[in-house]
Amino acid sequence: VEAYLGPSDQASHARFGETARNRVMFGPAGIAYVYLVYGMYDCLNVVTGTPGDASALLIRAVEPLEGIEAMRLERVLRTTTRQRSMAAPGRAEAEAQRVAGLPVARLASGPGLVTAAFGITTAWTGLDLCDPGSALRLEEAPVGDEPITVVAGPRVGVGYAGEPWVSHPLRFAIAGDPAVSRPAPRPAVPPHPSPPR
DNA sequence: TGAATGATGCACT
DNA sequence: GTGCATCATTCAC
Repeated sequence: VEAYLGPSDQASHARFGETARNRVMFGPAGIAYVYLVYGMYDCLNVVTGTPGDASALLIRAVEPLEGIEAMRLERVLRTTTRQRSMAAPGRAEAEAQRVAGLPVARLASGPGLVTAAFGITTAWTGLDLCDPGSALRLEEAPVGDEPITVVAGPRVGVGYAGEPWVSHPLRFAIAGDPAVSRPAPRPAVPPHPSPPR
């Protein structure tokens, strides 16, 4: 995940204040904020602050544990339906073959890949991720999960924001997780005493 | 292994 | 009109 710290954070969508796109960021925590970037990729965020704070977490990667084949299907579906170049003869079949050969850890190893693997679009903005009835939701880690070591580093692709926002270690990951794209963040936080929630 | 590049739509100024 | 909170491919080394 990457943390975005509200309107003062010059890397955050909230830096221009409340707009039609980022409105849910200024609301209560636990709500999904999904936006389109580079015209092609959806990015999933979780609003984390109290109303007015406009803080959020970008989900940069997910380690697939179940539903692996469903994720492969969604990955192919996303690319073949969204990219014009896929209309060329044979391109869709080639993409299906490529995705079928991907290691599990690569199925959702990027912000655009997370939303593709789960079939998430900007239409999901506003969804309550704390509602047990939501199709997409946050859940507590199962009792007995292995403790994790959290590592931190600079956020990716925020060079336009300037310092200190470029260098501040606001990107967090599970140490050694194969689903985390390089460059791997450095250790910064001691091992978690109990499974994270 | 890493740098450069094309694909693609829309929020924002 | 400009510039993205990206990804996969291509090409150099």
